Amino acid sequence: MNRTSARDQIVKTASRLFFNQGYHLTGINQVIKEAGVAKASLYYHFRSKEDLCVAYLKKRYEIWFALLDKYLESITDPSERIIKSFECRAQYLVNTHFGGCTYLRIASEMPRRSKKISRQAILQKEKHHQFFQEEVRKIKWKLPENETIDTNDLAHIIVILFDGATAQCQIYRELWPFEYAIKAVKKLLLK
Amino acid sequence: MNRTSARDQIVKTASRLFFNQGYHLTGINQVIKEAGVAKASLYYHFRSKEDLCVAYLKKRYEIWFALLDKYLESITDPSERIIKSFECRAQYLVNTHFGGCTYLRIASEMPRRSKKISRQAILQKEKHHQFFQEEVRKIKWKLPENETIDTNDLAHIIVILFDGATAQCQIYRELWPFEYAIKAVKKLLLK
Amino acid sequence: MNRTSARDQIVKTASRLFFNQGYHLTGINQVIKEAGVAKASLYYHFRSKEDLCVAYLKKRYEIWFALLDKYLESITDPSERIIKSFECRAQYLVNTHFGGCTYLRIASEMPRRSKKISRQAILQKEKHHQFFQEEVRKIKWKLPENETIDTNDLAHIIVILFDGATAQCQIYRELWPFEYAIKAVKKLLLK
Amino acid sequence: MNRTSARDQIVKTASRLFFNQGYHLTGINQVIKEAGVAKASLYYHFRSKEDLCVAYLKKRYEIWFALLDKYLESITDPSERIIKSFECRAQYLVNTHFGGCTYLRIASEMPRRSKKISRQAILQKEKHHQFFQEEVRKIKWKLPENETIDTNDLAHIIVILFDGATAQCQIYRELWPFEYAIKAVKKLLLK
DNA sequence: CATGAATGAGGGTTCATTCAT
DNA sequence: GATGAATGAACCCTCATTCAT
Repeated sequence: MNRTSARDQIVKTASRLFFNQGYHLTGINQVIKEAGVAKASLYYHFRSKEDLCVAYLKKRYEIWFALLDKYLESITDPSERIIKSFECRAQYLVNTHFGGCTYLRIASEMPRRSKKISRQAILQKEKHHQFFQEEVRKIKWKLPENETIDTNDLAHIIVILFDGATAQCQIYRELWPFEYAIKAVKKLLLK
Repeated sequence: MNRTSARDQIVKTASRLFFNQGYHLTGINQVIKEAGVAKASLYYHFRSKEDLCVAYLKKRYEIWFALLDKYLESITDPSERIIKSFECRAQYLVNTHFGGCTYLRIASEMPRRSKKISRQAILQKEKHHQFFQEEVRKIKWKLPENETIDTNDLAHIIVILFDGATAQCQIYRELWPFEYAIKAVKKLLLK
Repeated sequence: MNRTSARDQIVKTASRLFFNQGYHLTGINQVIKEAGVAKASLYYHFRSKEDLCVAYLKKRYEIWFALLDKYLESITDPSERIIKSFECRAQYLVNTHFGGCTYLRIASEMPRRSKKISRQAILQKEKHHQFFQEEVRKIKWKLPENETIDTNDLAHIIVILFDGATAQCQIYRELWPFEYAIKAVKKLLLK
Repeated sequence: MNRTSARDQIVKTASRLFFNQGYHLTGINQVIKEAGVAKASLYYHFRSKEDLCVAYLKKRYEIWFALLDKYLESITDPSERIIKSFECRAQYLVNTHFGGCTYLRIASEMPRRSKKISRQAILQKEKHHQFFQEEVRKIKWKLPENETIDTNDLAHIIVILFDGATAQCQIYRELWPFEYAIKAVKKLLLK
C-alpha cells in the first residue's frame, strides 16, 4: 500500500521545490509530476497554489525547529544554547545551499501576500523571539546594582542578528557573516 | 520631442514595477504598456528580462545612496551618522510600504541567479559595509589601554543589524524592529 | 459530443497547414485557431511544435501509402505496379499543387533536424525501397545465361528516379518530369 | 580600406547562413551582426529579405558551376564528364554536411514562392539539363541501325537521377545513393 | 552610403485552474 | 479520492521592416 498519502506526497514535493527553486519558478505541473499525482488531486487537497504555499510554510516551520531542538538537546547553558542556535543555522544554510530564510523569501516573492501567508511568516519570527527570550531569561546575569536587563529587547536584537546574518549569507553564499553575528551576540551577552 | 529616451522610460517603469510587485509578478507586457514603448524596443535595449533586472538593481543603488547622502548631508558626528542612517532606512521602508531590501528580495526571487545579478547585490552590501566602516573609524573611541576596536568587525555587525531590521520590517510591516536595531548599535558604539 | 478528439483535430489541421504552407510559415496560433482548440490543449497533447511535426510526418506516411495501395489494388503484374506507382505519384503531385515530398521538404526546412524527425523521413524512404524491391523480385526476368539482377540496386535506382522526378516537379510545377522518369524505369525493367 | 563592399559582405554572410541554417531559421539580425553592417544598410541594398534570397540563389549558382567546371577542367571524354559530375556533387554534399540542393530547399521552404525565386530555381535546373545534353550529344554512340538516341530524354533522366541522389543523401546523410545513381547512369550511357 | 532607434505583429511555450467522469 | 482532458490568459522573446538623422 502507499504508506504516504497523496496529500503528504504533494506537500513534501512542493516544499522541496518551492524551497530549492523558489515559489514562482516552481510550476504546478512540476509539483504533480514529481509527486506522482494527478493535477486534479492537487486541487482536491488544496484550493490553490497559495494554499499549498501555506502548507509549505508550516512544514518548513516544523522541519527547522525540529532540527534546532535536536541540535540543542544536550546543551543546558542558556548562553551556549543561543550561540549554538547560530551555529545550527549556519550549518543549515550550508546544507541548503544558502537559500536563506524561507519566510523572508516568500515575503520577497509576494509583496502583496495574503493574510494566511503573512501569519505563517510572523508565527515563525515570534517563535524565534520567544525561544531567545526564554534563554536570555535563564542567564544568570552579573550586573552592577541598579541595572536590569530588558530581556525583550535583547531577544529582539538577537533575532535581528539571526535574520541579518542569514540574509547576508544568502547574498554572499558564504558563511562568514555568522562569525560577526556570533561575535555580536557574545558581546551582548557577556556584558 | 520626447525628453526622456525610451531606454530611460523602460528602466524607470520596470524599476517601479519590479520594486512594488516583485520581479516574477511583473510581466514584460506590463512594463512596456506602462512605459509606453513597443516590446521590440525593450529588447533592443536589453537582451533579456534579466538584463533589465540588472539595470533595475543599478538604479535602486543610485536612488538609495543618493537618498542616504541627502539625509546625512548636514550631519558630521560619525556615531550620529550611523544612527541616522538607520532612521533614514526606517523612513524609506515606510515610504516603500515595507518592501524590504531590493537586493535580498531579488536573491530570494532567484535562488539560481546569474553572476551579473549576484554581483550587483554584493556590490550594494559592500558599499554599505564600506560606509559604516568609514564612520566607525572616524569615531574617537574612549577605550581602556591596550584595547583596540576592530572596525571591520564592527562594520559587519552594523550591516547585519541593518539588514536584519529591514527584513523584520518586511515581515511585520511595522517599524519597531528599528528601535531594537538602533538600541543595539548604540550599545556597540558607546562601549 | 465531439466525434473527433481534440488531438485528432490538431493533427489533422496541422498536417494540412504544414503541408500547404510549410512548417516554418505555419504558426501554432493558426493551427489552434483553425483546429478550434485552445493553445494549452495543443501543448497538453504535444510537448512542442516539433513533436507535432513528427505526428504530421506519421500521418502523411499513412495517407500516402494508403493512396498508393488503393491505386494499385487491382494490378498484379509487378512491372506495371512499379510504373503505376509513378503515375499515382504524378497524380498526387497535381492534387497537392506540386508540393513535393513531405519528408524531403521537412529535411530542407530543418537542416539541423532532430533524431525523431530524421527517423520518420528515413522510415518513409526505406518503405519505398522495400516496396520497389519486392516488385522487382516478382518480375520474371528474361536474362542471358550467367546474368543476374541485383534487385537491391534496381530498387534503389527506382527510388532515386521517384524522388528525383518529384523534386523536379516541385521546381517546375509541371508534370513532365514523370514522363522521363517512367521512360527510364521502363528501360531499366525491360532490359 | 575595406576591399569588399558592404553589399558583398551581406550577400556572402547571408549565403552562408541561409545555406547552413535554412532561410527561415536565419534572421536578419544574425545576418547583419555576422556581416558587420547596420540593419538599415541591408535594407538600403535589398528591398526585403526575399530580395536577399534571390541574391543568395544567384551566388550559389555561380559557386556550384564554378566548382563543377574546375572539377572537370582536365576531362574531355563526355561520358566520363557526366560520371565525374556526379562524383563532384557527392564530394560537394559531404563538404556541405549533406545540405542538399539549394534550390529544392528554397522551394521547400517557400511553397508559395515569388516569381523571382522560382525563376532562379528553374534557371539552375535548366543549366544542368543543358550541360548534360551537351555531353550526351558529344558521345559517339554505337547503336544498331535504325536506332537513335533522344538526347533530350537522356539529359532529363540524368538530371532526375542527379537530383534524386542529392535528395536521398540529404535524408540519409550518407553518400551511398550516389553509387546507385552512377550505376544507373553507366547503364544508360553504355547501352 | 550608412546608422541607431523604434515598431506592430507574431513566434513558441507555460501558467494556475476547472470540469466531466 | 482520484483522474485525463481542456482552457483563457499570460509568459518571454524575435520577426522583418521603417524612419529620422
